Formats: sequence, C-alpha cells, structure tokens
Amino acid sequence: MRTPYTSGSLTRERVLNAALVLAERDGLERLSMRQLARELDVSPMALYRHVTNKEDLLDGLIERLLAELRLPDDSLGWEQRLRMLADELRALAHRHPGLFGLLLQRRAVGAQATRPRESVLRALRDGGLDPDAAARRERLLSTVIMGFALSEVAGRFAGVDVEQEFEEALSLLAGLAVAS
Amino acid sequence: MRTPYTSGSLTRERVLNAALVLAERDGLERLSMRQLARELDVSPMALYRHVTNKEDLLDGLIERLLAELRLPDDSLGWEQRLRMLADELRALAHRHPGLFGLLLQRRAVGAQATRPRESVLRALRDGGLDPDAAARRERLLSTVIMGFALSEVAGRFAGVDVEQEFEEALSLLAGLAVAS
DNA sequence: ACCTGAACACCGTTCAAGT
DNA sequence: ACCTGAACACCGTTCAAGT
Repeated sequence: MRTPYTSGSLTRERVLNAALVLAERDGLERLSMRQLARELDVSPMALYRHVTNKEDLLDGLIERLLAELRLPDDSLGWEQRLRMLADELRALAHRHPGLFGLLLQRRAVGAQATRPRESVLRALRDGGLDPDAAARRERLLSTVIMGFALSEVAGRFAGVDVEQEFEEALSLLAGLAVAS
Repeated sequence: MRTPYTSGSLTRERVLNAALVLAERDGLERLSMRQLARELDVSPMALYRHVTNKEDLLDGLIERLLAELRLPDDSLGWEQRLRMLADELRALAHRHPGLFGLLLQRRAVGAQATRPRESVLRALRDGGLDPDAAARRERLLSTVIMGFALSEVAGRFAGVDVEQEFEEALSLLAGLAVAS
C-alpha cells in the first residue's frame, strides 16, 4: 500500500480499510463511528459522506471480507471445489478473527455475498443434487463451516487439535454433501 | 406469575426476568442497564447490587435460557435422546427468538451450560463413541443445531419449508452422529 | 443495608454553519 | 463540494452521599 489510510481525501474504501484495521486491532466492540473518525483524523460527521450510517459501515465490512474469498475454478471436481471453499472460509476467519463473526451475525446481502454461494450451489448441482436440494444443502454446509470457523477463532476449541477436528468434520460433511 | 417484576424488592431473579422481557419485546440491542432500570422503576445503580456489570447480566440471561431446556431421560435410546435435545433447542429458539443468538455469541460458562452438554456426551458414548470422539462430535452437533436454529429465527430461511429443512438436516446428522 | 444523584467518559446521528 | 461544531438523546460505570 503506497498511501496509508490516514492521508489523502476520504473515500469509502479508505473508511472501510480503517474500520477493518481498527476492528481487528481493538476488537469489533470498539469499532465506533467516533473512534473511526479519530483514527482518520477527521470529524465523525465526515464519515457520513461515505457511509449512510453504522449499519452500512458493517455491511461494507462484510462485503470487503467476502471479496477476499478466492473461488475455485469450475473446471475442478465438485468435491475438490467444496473442499477449497471450506479451506478458504477457514483461512478468512484466521486472517480476520475479530471480524469473522460479522458474517454469522448479520445476513450478507451485497453483491459479494452471492459469489461464494453460487459457487457452492454449482458444485452441489454438479454432484447430482437438484436445484432445490442444492439450496438446502448449501445453507446447511455454510452454517456448519462458518460455525466451525467462528468457534475456532473464538477459542471455543481451546486445547483441542483443531486441524484434526476440522478434517474429521469435513470428512463427515463430505459423505453428507450429496447423500440422498 | 403472582408478582409482576416491577413490584417488591429487587432480586437478581427479578432483574433477569425484566431483562428477558425487555430484550424479547424491544430486541437485544435495546437491552441497556439504563432502560432496564427504567423498566424496574429504579435507578440504574440499583441493578449493580444484583449484577456485577452488563456482561454478568448477559451471562445470567444465558443461564436462564439454558435452564429452560428439558433434558431427555437417560433410559431412552441414545438416538431418541439426541433427537429430543435437538427439538428442545429449536423450541427454545422459537420461545426466545430475540435472545437465542446470545448462546452462539458468547460462550456459555455457567452451571446450566454443562447440563445439556453432558446429556449429549452420554448419548454419543452410548452410541459407541469413545470419550474423545464424543467430545468432538458434540461440538460439531451443537454448532450445527444451534446454527440452524439461529438461522431459522433470524429469518435466514425466509420462504423455505423450515420443517422439511430441519428434518432433512437431522436425518443427515443422524447418520453422521456415530459414523466412524 | 439498600438505593440515589451527580458525574465521567463515552455512543450514533442531525442540523446549521463554515470554507 | 466537502467538512466541522454544537447539540440531542443516549450508553456503562464510579463514587460519594442519602435514608
């Protein structure tokens, strides 16, 4: 990054970047409009040019997080694609432990949210599920994987071999993914 | 209830009851110490006699919620017990849609939290799992069931046949519960 | 023993005003 | 066009004081 988020004119991107840094550094509960403004050396109201309110700020952060997900190429086998997506989600949780909970707390509505979902749906349909069943299975899988990842970064697996646990959960889910 | 929560002397129980009513009526985000005090016709500081701080209030609410869970009798078959526990958790989510999210948000630490967990562990061990595997499986199952219940009350399944979805998820989990 | 008032250091957001 | 200051209606919590 050439320009730190504290120089130049304010943009939505700079506001979101600063919010991400602040939330990751001090915790999500410390992310306030006023603290964020201080971080950017600007009055609190200046933020409202780029974000309609705090809700919008949080939605923007979710979009930013989801945009980081690398999606598997559709030419790969569907099982491999699901596995890659699970790993990507878990890696995202590790990269942003303080923010990942947002994804489970608030429903993702923006454009970025549909990208990974569509990728999972394609994989499940390639695995032989009809569209309806695939939609149901997608919700179940994403709930499990995100719940697992969140539990992990929230320290709920303290003192456990997380890798083994994840592998075990995945191998169970693998059988589950397309079983009638 | 003979005595509404606004009469008589303040107790921890009355504070928690009022907090539950308030959170369920106006939403968890509106549950504040000050609003709660207003509800109880008392100064905000009076609450601090019965609750060390807001964290403690929220932990108390979690304990209250978990205490409502009816646990299956251990003489029943282990599969039936798991099924009953899943139904109970889902029913709890329906009874307290505004508060249920607390259970996933903060780690349950109190005495009531171990009751359902122990019940699940006994069922899984009766199903043939060794203690270690049972512990892992318990975390996976509770994550899935609570994630499902939360998604449901949070409206993430809007426009879907939730009953069918739950049955399908459970039947998948059933195979999953003790498969090697 | 139990409760209160005033105070401190915060919030999100609106609105009129400044450049 | 973009930002600010002052203001409003809130927070959680401490501390000294009241009964």
